[in-house]
Amino acid sequence: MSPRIGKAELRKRALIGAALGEIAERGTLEVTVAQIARRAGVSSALAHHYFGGKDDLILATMRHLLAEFRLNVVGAMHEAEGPRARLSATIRASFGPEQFHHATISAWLTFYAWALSSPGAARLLRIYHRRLESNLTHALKGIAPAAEARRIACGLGAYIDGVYLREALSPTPTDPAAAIAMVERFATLELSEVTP
Amino acid sequence: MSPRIGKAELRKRALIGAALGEIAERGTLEVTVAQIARRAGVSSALAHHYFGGKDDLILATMRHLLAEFRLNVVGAMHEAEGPRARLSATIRASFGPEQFHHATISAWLTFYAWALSSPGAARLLRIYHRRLESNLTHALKGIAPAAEARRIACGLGAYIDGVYLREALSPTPTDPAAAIAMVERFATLELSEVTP
DNA sequence: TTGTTGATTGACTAATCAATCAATAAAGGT
DNA sequence: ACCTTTATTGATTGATTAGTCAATCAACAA
Repeated sequence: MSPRIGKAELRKRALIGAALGEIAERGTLEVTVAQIARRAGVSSALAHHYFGGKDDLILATMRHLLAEFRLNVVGAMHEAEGPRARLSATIRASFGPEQFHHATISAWLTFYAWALSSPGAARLLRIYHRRLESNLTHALKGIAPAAEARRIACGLGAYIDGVYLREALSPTPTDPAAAIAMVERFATLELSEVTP
Repeated sequence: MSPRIGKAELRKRALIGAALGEIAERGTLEVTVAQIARRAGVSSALAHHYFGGKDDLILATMRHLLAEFRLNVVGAMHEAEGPRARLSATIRASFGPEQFHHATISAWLTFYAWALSSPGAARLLRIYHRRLESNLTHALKGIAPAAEARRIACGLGAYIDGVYLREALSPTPTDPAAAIAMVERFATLELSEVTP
């Protein structure tokens, strides 16, 4: 039984994982290719061989996080019946254990900041924002008028980001359930006004 | 009439302003001391002379932003009568024109990210967080039970940060009034439940 | 076996940049 | 005028680091 995935794919995954680890651990994108490569157990030249440059490696790391998040969402969506449940599923997915732990949150924050100076990073984050907001809006349209749905989705998106931001800088880790409860409460309050 | 402020203070202010400008314009803390010094019209050696090192200069820039924000808050607080007005004043101050424009918001985001790796920056942000939350909680305690006040203040703080974060990455600038309306609505919704 | 392709590396390069320092200029007091 | 202190700079250094390249090494097909 030979490995189903090629050696190249294996190495790329290891490098992406190592990049994520270094970035989260050091809390900055100012990590050297050599550090990442060492953590992945290869030479820095190999990282360049597979990814071209440091920026490409970091972009690939962002894409990986994004894909993971997407998986989380579709998984949660699958078992959701009705618009309100789909709304809750989207919120719950945003705080899934895969995303909402310190290392990942730190990485997200560094990526957000990077987006200010990297068009590629900005593009990826815009895609993520659009997707999240689209999910929220779609679910909300089943409960509230379209205009209200869009407004509430915008607020929820900002709130989710805000909770992440606070968590990134908080010395004591927050329980994901508490974060979910905060956002759920906001959604319920907003909806109680538009669906009497 | 000789200048009331010494030459040293003048130069420091120029350097801090230049640092803020460079950081906001480039969207990153990876600006060179030489770039900052050139923008301030002095040599890079002088920046070191006055601030010691690059990190100290950037920390001073953060402190400057923080102090400006504080001024904004006390100013808005001064003309506020009663707890609900104080709550609104705090929110309004958070989105004052001095704070809520693109350059400043970009700088904030880079500082937030820096706090992940710089204890000094983390300390400053914690002070800012505590101050904001304390202001919010204090005002809210005049309207809601203490426990609820703390919970709502926590949510408001996160929401304000989230709105900032969205604005930092948004290609189109948001109207401060719209941001204030979003947060005000959040506060009103929360309060409508605890004060029947 | 042998040749081809891809994997992998150590060594090197070129660029960047924070920080230092010795030297000069300006200011201000006596 | 003289001396002390402070302001200011150009030149330099030492460290770091992304990216390159030619040289091995491993896999594997013919």
